Amino acid sequence: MSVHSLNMTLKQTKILEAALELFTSEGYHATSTYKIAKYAGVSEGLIFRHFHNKEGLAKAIIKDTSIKINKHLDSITKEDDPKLVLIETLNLPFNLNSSEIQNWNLFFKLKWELPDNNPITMELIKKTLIKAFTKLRYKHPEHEANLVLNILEGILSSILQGQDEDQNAFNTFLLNKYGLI
Amino acid sequence: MSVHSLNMTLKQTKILEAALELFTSEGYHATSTYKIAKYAGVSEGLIFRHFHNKEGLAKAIIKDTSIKINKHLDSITKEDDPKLVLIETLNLPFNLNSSEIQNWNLFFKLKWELPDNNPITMELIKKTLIKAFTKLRYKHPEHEANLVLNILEGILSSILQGQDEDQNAFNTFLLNKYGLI
Amino acid sequence: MSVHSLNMTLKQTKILEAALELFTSEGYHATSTYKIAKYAGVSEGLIFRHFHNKEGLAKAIIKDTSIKINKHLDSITKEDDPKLVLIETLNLPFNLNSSEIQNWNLFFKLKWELPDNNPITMELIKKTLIKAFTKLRYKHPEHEANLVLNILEGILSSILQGQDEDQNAFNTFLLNKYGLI
Amino acid sequence: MSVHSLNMTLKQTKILEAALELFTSEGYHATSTYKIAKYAGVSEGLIFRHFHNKEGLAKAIIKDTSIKINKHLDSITKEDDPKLVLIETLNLPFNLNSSEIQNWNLFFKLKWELPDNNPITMELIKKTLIKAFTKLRYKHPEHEANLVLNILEGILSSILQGQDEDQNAFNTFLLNKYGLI
DNA sequence: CATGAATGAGTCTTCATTCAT
DNA sequence: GATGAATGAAGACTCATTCAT
Repeated sequence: MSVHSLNMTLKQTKILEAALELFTSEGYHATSTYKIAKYAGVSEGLIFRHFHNKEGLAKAIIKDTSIKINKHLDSITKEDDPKLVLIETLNLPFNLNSSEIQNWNLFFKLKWELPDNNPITMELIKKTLIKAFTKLRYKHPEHEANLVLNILEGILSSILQGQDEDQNAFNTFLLNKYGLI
Repeated sequence: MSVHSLNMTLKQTKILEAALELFTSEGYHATSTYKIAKYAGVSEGLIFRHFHNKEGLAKAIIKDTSIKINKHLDSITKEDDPKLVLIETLNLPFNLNSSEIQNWNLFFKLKWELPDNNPITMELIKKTLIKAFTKLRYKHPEHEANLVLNILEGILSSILQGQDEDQNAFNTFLLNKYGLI
Repeated sequence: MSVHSLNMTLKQTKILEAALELFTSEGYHATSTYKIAKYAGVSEGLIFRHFHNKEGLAKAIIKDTSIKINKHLDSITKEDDPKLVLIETLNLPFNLNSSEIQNWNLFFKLKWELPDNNPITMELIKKTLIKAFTKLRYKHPEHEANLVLNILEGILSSILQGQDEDQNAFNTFLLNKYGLI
Repeated sequence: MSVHSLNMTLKQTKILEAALELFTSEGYHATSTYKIAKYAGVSEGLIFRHFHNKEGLAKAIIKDTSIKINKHLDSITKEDDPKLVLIETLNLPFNLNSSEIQNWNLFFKLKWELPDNNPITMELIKKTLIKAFTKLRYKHPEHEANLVLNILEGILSSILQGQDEDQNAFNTFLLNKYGLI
């Protein structure tokens, strides 16, 4: 199931899982390698043998999360039908399972806590949206793409921060707005 | 100019300014009280005399920033004309001076790094938007308000993170979209 | 009522009372001048204006307590009848009021925490006991005096530490042992 | 020789020895973890790795000392002959080697400085004394035991505090008093 | 591969004390 | 006499990291 199963030892995976969990819930700086080791059931030294230092661990996790998020976006970025692209994009924040929630949470946390180490970008989805809006003959496809992206991040953010709106109704409202239902 | 001029000593203000600056640029956990004291030109102990502990300092800053942001939003929330409300809201992220940039930056940083200590809310502006959309006879004023809020936060976020779009063009595009120009 | 009423200001007295209370309950090192000032309702600086430093404050309190304890022992040391001397000595730990308990507590606390600064001695009562045992024609008046002193300190200590024996019965037992009832 | 040789590393033992020495001579609050580390030839952090915090270190030492004191009392508490029990009890404070002096000193110091953390009790010896006095057909074995305990603590205290009596003579006097020589 | 003892620099915080007002 | 702002040194404790085993 895990991404790390290839040439990783069990303990290496355990460390990554623990760090992912803790970085996500507490943030990077508030999570000590000691805590990670305890949580992973592993000696602290092992973290450094495998990932060289704390930053290395962070990078490994960011890479993983980046892959997972991109995989999550696959159904959008590999879609040809422009309407479906839009529908899937606007549905995305309302259908998150717990693992996806974690990934996005980490994405936002690190974006603000470690602005320099942020290789997780939304470039691919942006291009997909531009293409879709172009096909749909919108006048300003790039601005439209930007707008949807901003909406997407805004909604994701408010959902992750626990704003308790009626999400389903808002989802419907959005699809309506873009004439998709 | 500063909010703190009332009962505060010069050094107290210096501490708040230093902490604001450093929390904003590096984040809460990455900023040590030692760094703050050095930056403020003050003994470290003084921080604790005045703010009890690091968290107390953070709370003081959050409170200040909250006030400043609300003041920043005043021109929107005190506006009666619904069209002007919308215009001002959609213009807001594109006309930030450096102090406002700092305030919003802190807002986002702490929102993700200290999720529990986040009294800065957008409730007031939401209500204002709902009222505006109601006056303008939109069918779903609350959803519309939510949408604008999400757009607002999305744009603010991407501007603060340094995404280098053509901001002016995007601003115009948005106003057009809502039929405001 | 207080010993300090002569040429002391109200606040000076407040400080001494606070320090006595806190030194007694928490010990010397565990009591900060900050705590004392707060407890006394006084500025911290005032402690140093009146007592020069923390040690000076301790000395003032030790002196006071020494006087109070000696006053407490007066009824013994000024007694002529040797039997009454013994009776009063053996009764002493069983009839303490709250202020006397505090004084003895401080006596023991400081005796072990600040062994060098301990001018509160039991010399006078020892001499009184020797005189009494001499009058009563005991063979080894000095050893007898020592023994009673040890018993006295032992009982005081166990009472202050909260050993919950039947104190009355033990008191009677002791008086009996010395043929005093 | 030391109690700690089992699962403990050399440095762990060194820390305990240093802390024992310093707590005994200066008291708990007057001894900083920095001082302990220096004295033990060890990094300060190591204290916390092994004992969690300063209180944990104190508890470890109290436990050790408790064991040592109980061992010291073994010759009394495991004695059957009631006369020998009394003799050994009354001799105890007059035959202390330097290590025993240290243990008792710590016992008294912490009893007054950390009243809550005091698991070193004299319960066992009290029971032994009650049994002895019962066998010797004293009327009030429990009170007699209490009395001897008070005497014992009184003498220990005055010896540790450096009262310079003729200890041998006093020892003889006591044994005589109880008809043991 | 894995552990856990060990470290030194750093973190937050408290302390006794000073001093201008 | 009295305050309260201010300090520098020291306090307990945590951190990322190293290394022998």
